[in-house]
Amino acid sequence: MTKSTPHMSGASATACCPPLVTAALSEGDAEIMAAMFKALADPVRLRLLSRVASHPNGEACVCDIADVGVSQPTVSHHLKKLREAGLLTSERRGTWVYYRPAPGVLASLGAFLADAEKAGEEDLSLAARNS
Amino acid sequence: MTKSTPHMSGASATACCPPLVTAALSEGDAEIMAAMFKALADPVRLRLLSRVASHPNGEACVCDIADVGVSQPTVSHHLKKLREAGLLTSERRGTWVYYRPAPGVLASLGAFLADAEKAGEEDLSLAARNS
DNA sequence: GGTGGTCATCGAATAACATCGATGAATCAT
DNA sequence: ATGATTCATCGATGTTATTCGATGACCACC
Repeated sequence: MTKSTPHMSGASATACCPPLVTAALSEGDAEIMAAMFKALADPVRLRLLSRVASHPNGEACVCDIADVGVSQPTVSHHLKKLREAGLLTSERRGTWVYYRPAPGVLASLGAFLADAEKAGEEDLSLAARNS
Repeated sequence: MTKSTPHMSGASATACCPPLVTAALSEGDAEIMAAMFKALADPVRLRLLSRVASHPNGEACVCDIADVGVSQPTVSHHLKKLREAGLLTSERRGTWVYYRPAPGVLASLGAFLADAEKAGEEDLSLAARNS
């Protein structure tokens, strides 16, 4: 509460704020997606994910991808983050632990970004009537 | 040096580590992309971006989207982050400042995630020879 | 010029994160 | 069993991020 954005409360805005938001993200969805993007928001994690995804057989053990310039506990920490975010799955086979991309998750995130881009282009084409 | 991953140095690994990484992310590219994902890694920023992208005419002034449950300085701070990451552009017109998605950036990020997903699927189809 | 409204910047407090060395758990070879 | 190897967990530390209130800059209008 506590009037966080009082300028939207009444009818003060003259030409600015029509209530025409088509499909904005809900607060709950935003937190879920932010958690996934947060897992991608680190160079080390991005390189680990890239190495797993581009590895033969679609999987890689930790020792295949651990050469990213940080210590081994740090690699394990980052892989755990990616696993907890639902982006990677892990499976132990004997001595080694194999990681692979979680099916569908990366594609969904990519589609969300592409849709956001597409929404802007649609609106631009509509704005052509203003030329 | 500093032997961060000594198990990759010589020929100690027996059946684990073939040098067959096809297309992994370089360190520099990883940092650039991580900076963009970091801008997306916040629920407030995600909702702000969503509202801008889904707004008519492909643009929105701050007062259109500022109702996300945080204070006005916080909204301004997050919009600055999105602008600095190259995801949004801003333009002042009279009293109001209008934000719109930077063309191409969201589509590129989405394509990157989709490609990562596709790489894993390709490798799975190759793994079919193992059945 | 003065006033009200929109947005950005500043400074500070709190929380979260990345990284490391040391250590533990699980597996395989000798 | 003993030792070596792979990976995860723990505890600590330094850095970074989020958020707010207060304030400043800019514009429009009377």
